[in-house]
Amino acid sequence: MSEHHTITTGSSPEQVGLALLTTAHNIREEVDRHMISATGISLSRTKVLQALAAHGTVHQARLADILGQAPRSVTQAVESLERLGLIDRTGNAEDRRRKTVSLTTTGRTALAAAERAGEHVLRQIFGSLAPQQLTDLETLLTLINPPRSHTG
Amino acid sequence: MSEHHTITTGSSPEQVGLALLTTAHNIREEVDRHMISATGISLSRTKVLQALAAHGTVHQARLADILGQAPRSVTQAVESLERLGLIDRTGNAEDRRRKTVSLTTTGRTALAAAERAGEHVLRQIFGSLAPQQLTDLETLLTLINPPRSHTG
DNA sequence: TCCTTTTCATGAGGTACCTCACTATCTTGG
DNA sequence: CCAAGATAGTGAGGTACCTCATGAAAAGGA
Repeated sequence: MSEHHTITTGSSPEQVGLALLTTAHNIREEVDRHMISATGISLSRTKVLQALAAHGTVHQARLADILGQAPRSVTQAVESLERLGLIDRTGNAEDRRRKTVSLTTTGRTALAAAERAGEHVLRQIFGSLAPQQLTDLETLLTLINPPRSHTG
Repeated sequence: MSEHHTITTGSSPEQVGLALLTTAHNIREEVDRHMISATGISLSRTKVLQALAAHGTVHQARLADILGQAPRSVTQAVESLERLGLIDRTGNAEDRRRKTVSLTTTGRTALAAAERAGEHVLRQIFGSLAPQQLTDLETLLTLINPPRSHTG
């Protein structure tokens, strides 16, 4: 490995790729753990609540589209959140196939708490990066993950 | 957004953190999909095979330690890989609580194929980055993910 | 209008992880 | 030697996703 010109035989795309997956997995676990211990709500469920906060009252198929998940998965998520009293689910008079989902007041409060918990962890982890490093990382991520606008 | 000094109000640690999680999730899905369609083996299972390739014959608790997973999860993984004929599992005479696990020849071949498939995808994704960008990304990842040497 | 197609939610069952409880076995301090 | 105590694997059951099949309702086309 000569190191005088062109440099860097040190990290193959494969190695860096796997490192990214591992690091992200560890971070996700940490965020999830903290959110659950602080509020009882996981990152996954928080994302559902966020979608509802952002899009208002929607039916499940729409929610599946927003979340990029299978309709079946949304049914399950919505069931669990309903059991917790964080969302309301009612039939739809105009289209009786649909079920209309919306945040409850409790849900809105829980969402705020969960977001705070998650953001706290992310600030702890990413706060060590300088502003320039943050934007560098963001740029690299967009290069890797072409922001595929959702199919619809 | 003034851009003359100190720059960057554009990306908070939270935003970049979430972007990282999302991107990694998408990449993982893509790698997994390709590995499964090419070889029938998922990334998860491939990691088990890799651990066995790297550490030779071990018992399950050791494998759990290597993989950083719960012993229960390793039991399941090992069961499925045994059903596929990719690993052997035998009792241990010295310690009859233990079950000794090792790669079969088929397993070794399957591992090579799966690794090839996975690496192909990662090269496609990360190949667009310049060498300098790759090392930058790697550096940023190590800043974020303190390389916690496994507890043992 | 009736008939096919599409859409919406969900049952059934699968993957990959987890925890907790339990048995079998090994190790060690009296 | 033998009763704790630690360790190895697994049953039971949970979370968060998935696919595929199904029933109910809406939308369109002839």
